[in-house]
Amino acid sequence: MTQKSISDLRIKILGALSDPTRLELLEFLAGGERCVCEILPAFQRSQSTISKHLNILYEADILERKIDGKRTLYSIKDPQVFDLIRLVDSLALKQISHLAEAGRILEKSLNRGR
Amino acid sequence: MTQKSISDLRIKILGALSDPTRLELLEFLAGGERCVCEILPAFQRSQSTISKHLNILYEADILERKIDGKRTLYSIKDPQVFDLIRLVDSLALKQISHLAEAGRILEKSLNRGR
DNA sequence: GTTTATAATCGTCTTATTGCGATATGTTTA
DNA sequence: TAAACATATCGCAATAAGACGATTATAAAC
Repeated sequence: MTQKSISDLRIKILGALSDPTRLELLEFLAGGERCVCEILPAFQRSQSTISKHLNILYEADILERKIDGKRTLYSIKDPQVFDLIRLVDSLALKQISHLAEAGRILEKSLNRGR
Repeated sequence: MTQKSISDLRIKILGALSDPTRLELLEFLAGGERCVCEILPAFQRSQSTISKHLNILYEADILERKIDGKRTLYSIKDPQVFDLIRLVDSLALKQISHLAEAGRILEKSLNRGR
């Protein structure tokens, strides 16, 4: 049963991270705890959309939520999530550099041909 | 433009990983290169479904594909993807252990109450 | 206590994802 | 060249995800 939950949690975490708006939210919150009223102006999305995205990150235990009067403050729960994102970037960068390398090789062979 | 592609790639990679069947496929392929005919019997999914999942992982540059006669061989392109998965597990485990801890505390206070 | 501010939730629409059977493609074997 | 095999792709149904405006809930200010 724990076996099942951990695999569910993995999917929940990965699913929460596989959306561009949510990754931007995390980057924004890398600067520290922010209330929704500070987050909203930084994003070109409706209030309801941002609220839903924040909740998805919260449900995945990636964000922490603290209610302060009429505000709600969100913050990164575990900064290790940035290690994860950096690892993804590292994988993505390798792909791009392979492409770039392939591009250079192709270009070279084209130049040789003319 | 590279800025845009890298963020697209991140999402593509994370999206490819956020599916239980595909994570299982990766774990299966951790044992090394396998042809589809070896993969199929290990999964309770139709051939077309597995083929599509494999293609999603391939498109995300997570798997490598090699055609060998009438077989197609798939393998892990970059084992760093397992570091990524292990990091996700680490985050998920922390959540579960927090829950377990909360459970113990709750249990204790219940026992004290009777 | 009525108004204002902040954020969550609801209902709906649109689009994407997953899964499957059926079909197509390409390769080997007979 | 036909039959058998291995895999990819197509087309469709069911479900999930994303976006948004409207509504609701709660706290603060007046």
